[in-house]
Amino acid sequence: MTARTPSRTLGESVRDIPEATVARLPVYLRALNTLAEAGTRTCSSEELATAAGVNSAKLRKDLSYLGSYGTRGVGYDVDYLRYQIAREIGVTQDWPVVIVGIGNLGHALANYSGFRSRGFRVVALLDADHSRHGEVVAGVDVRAFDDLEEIVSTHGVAIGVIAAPAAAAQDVADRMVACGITSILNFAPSVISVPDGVDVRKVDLSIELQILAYHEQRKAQLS
Amino acid sequence: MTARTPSRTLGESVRDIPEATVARLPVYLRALNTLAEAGTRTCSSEELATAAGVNSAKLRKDLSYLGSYGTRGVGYDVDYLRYQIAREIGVTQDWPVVIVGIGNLGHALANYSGFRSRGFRVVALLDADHSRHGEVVAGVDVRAFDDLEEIVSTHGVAIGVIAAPAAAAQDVADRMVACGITSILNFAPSVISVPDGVDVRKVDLSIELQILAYHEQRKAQLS
DNA sequence: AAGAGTTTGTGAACGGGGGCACAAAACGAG
DNA sequence: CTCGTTTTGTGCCCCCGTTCACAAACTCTT
Repeated sequence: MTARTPSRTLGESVRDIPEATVARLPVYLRALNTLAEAGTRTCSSEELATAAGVNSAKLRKDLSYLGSYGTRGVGYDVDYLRYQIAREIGVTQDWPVVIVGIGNLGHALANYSGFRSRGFRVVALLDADHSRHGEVVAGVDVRAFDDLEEIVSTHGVAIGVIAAPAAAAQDVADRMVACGITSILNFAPSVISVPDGVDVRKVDLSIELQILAYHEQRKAQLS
Repeated sequence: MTARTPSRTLGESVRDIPEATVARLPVYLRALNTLAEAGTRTCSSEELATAAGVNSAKLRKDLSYLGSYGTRGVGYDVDYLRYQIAREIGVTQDWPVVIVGIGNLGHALANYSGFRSRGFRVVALLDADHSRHGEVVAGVDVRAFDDLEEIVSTHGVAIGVIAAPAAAAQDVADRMVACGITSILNFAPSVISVPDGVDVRKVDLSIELQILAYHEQRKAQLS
């Protein structure tokens, strides 16, 4: 669902992990965290797979892309594997993030505790609406959209979140890219285009519901 | 990403559309709406594909699963195609929806205009917190979680949205299923298990960011 | 030390989806 | 009516991802 594959230029010494696997690693990480909190020291691929809601063969193959971190006949060491996955997807570091658009969704995102606990730190909330500047939401300063460049360079921001209306999304994205942001999470219901080398992921709430509606309708037709 | 393929029992007279195509139909629909608003009466697969951010061959193949709604040498009639897609995914009907969990996310969802405009009507916001019952958020009554069954049967709700904390998610899902809900959109960061015949889709905000972080980290490693 | 029992890691087969490229169909000009 | 132009619908091939099934590796018991 990522807009483009990262334009690998040269070198290519880095092991590359299939996109589908990358998307599941965070799920495994969460399952491992839950197991660790419950005091589990070791787990089999079967247990972890169940906790993550996937097939155990798939889990093992996924993990095998990272290396051989399990022990045959025994299973995986929860803490060790947890660390390895976290390191691989980069959540051991600190990722400064800016959110643009302080509507209901922007609010919800700023307040979302799941970000902070995974190494994402919201450094600013930007909005075009001047009347809200200076406000503090969830401990984060609301700033002018024009401050984007300064904020990005000051904090070394690489990831931007678009929670603005669809009409503004492309503009916001262009500005982000111009400031040096190279990864964008887009919640606006519109297609945005970006140059090569910039990753875009899109989350569309109403599309998810429409997909459910399609299947729901089919279920109804069968009877 | 849907948890299970709908357990087709017998009959099977209904054309079945690949899952990947179903996920893109709402995107096409939105692009068509935009074109219609701009006064466009007809469009080629190339134009529509660009607007939707996909390859034109893929677009044509996707549309061909619905039937032959285009005219060779001319293109597609915007209004006609719009209606056909809307009918196929079921957004010409009215879909009553309940949202459970009235935190920041529940608020944002209740206020989201994109639902209403696509045939989804939020009939109730449920929360375990008694102090909030009777409140009205975005024109929707906040009710007790125990009212779920009554609300579902009164309004004929088939789709439920979970915006509750992870710890409560499985419980909420079980109750939903018990009340007859057969499609669930889960925003809680946890794996929920449901019986066959119930569709679950999952949206996890922090997972999307983690996937971006992985690619961001790799970009950094190349230099 | 050897055999029975577990569990990982992976080769191989399979299925779905993406994209190219072309035939079929419609339209317009002359 | 015929020819050239445009654009759809789709057959074909390829690649990615999923799953099965098994050999390799480790533990434990006797």
